[in-house]
Amino acid sequence: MTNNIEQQIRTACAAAVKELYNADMEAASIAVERTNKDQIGDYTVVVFPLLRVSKKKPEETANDLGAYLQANVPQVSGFSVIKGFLNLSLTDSFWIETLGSALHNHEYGKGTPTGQKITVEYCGPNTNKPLHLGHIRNMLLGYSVASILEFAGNEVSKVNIYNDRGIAICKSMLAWQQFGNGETPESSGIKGDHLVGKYYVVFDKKYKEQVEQLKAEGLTEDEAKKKAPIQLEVQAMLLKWEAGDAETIALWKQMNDWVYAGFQVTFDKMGVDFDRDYFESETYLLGRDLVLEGLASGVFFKKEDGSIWVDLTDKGLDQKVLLRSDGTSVYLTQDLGTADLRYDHYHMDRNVYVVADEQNYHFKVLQLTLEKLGKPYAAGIYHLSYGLVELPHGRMKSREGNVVDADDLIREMVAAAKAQTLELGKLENPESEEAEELFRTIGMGALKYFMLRVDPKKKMLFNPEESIDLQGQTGPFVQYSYARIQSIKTKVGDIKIELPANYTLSALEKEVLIELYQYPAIIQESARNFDPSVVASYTYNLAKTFNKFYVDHSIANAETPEAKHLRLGLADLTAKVLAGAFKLLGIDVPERM
RNA sequence: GGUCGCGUAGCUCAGCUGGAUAGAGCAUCUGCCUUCUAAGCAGACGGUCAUGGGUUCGAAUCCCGUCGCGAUCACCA
Repeated sequence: MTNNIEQQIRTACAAAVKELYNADMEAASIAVERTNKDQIGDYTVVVFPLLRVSKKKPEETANDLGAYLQANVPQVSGFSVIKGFLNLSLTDSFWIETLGSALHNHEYGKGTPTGQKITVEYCGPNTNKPLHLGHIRNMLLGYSVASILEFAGNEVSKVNIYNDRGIAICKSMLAWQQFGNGETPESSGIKGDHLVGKYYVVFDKKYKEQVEQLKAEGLTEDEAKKKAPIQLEVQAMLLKWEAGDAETIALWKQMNDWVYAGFQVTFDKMGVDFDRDYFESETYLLGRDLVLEGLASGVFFKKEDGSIWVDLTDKGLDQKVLLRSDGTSVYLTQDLGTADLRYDHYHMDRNVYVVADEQNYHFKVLQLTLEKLGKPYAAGIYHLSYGLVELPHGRMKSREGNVVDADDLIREMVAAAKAQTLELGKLENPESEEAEELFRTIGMGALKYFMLRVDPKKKMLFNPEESIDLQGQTGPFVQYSYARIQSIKTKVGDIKIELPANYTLSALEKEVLIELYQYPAIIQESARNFDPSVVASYTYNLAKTFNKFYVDHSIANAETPEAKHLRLGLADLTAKVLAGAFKLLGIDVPERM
């Protein structure tokens, strides 16, 4: 299934135009698409664009072209013309050969090496609180986009960036120091990231109390916010951190280590991983050096107060600060440093950032600023900008307390999968470790598919109360289709599939074949657009098509040995493609369910 | 206000590099388990593709305007 029949048809059409009408037409400009399912045929050529050169009516043109293709393209067995649409039928032997070669290919769908090196940065958590629903979408997108890019033929590295410094983590540190009584993950049994998050909330609570107190004493809101004792203390702590105060650094390290241990548990449950970690505490100084270099070379400029800026007004953007007047770094400074360090590490052609679309402006600025610095990798930056996950009551914002915790959600999904599975009552040993594994597979499959099936750039709605369906267009639907095929295979036993040389395909058999044939193109499309939803939709379509075939045709007890072998081959390839595609989405498939 | 994005069935989403009567799932209703797993299959119901114009043989898809929703325009990250 490597040489693409659609491409062959296009090329032949171009040749036909040359021969029949003595005109030149680019093969790529000819519209070849799959025939509508209520028409006879496999592929359709839209002939309207050719009328300009044929100077004939649509039907005549289509007939000319159809006759030419039938005579010159061996795979074309016949054609029919409806209005300006030329519907081509391909020979059954073409489809069967195509199935045979795909079955022999152990990595069917894998792209040829592109030589491109790509880094994918995703997750990017702050180290002052646990992961939430937004991180889940981010992690799923990042992990699957990386997998898809790699399968499409690129050399891919996954990286994470920890926002491990700044005022936020100091808030947790301070609150723990003052109110924690030495509580640790071990002493409390609380997961490290949740423990640190707990003190972040404590800080906020105390801060608000103090502000109210000061307001009661007659201060204005703004004054109260500035003068709250705990606020002054946290600012002092940040300065001590920046100055490298040993005690502060030790506390910072301890609390961050708790968070990393906690995150790792969540990463494992999510099934995501990283080839390398970056820490802003290690890159913000590199960024500062870059800014100073830029200032020295005249790319940036300094204002009277000492702050350093980049002027992007020539690009339709604003002036942006790169270093504060006190010489400290801003968000952008760190990202400059991280980008530069990453290029040292990888020399990548593309640097993909999986970050929510609220930061579109930031990434434009980052890219243009690196461009101004003359960095060769600036052009390779791609911001995979995804929409926020909204809850029924509106947008998710942690400071409004309307947060869905990642660990909670994972637990609930697995519990929902368990309840549903037990209700169906198909399990032999509901208490076994194998059963628990199955609940995890189904629950995570439902969650991951739910989030990956929508176009990344669109915001999406998540309704935790209604939970997530396990029927219909869902992960478990695809998993179930896979499990049924595995069941047939164990029933039939280990027989060598020999595809028949002469066989007349049924309509449903052919539908499955055509669907399977799309897979390599789907991978390329998904990679080109950095869009896992392309693969997700495809798996559903394939499973759906296969299920139709499955209920209508007997496989193990097929009417003839030829039919049995062909259908086993079809089932086998379908299972391989479903499992392979799901792997790219980070979703497991169960052998039984 | 400037910039960017979005608006398709009651709900959640496909389709958007222009092509045939706009597709799924959920929900509601109706059938199908003595033959490979019914987490399935078949069917019914449901749409002025926000709106007005334009380009085209042809527009949900491209262009312009309008309305609605969101993000962003911090010496926050």
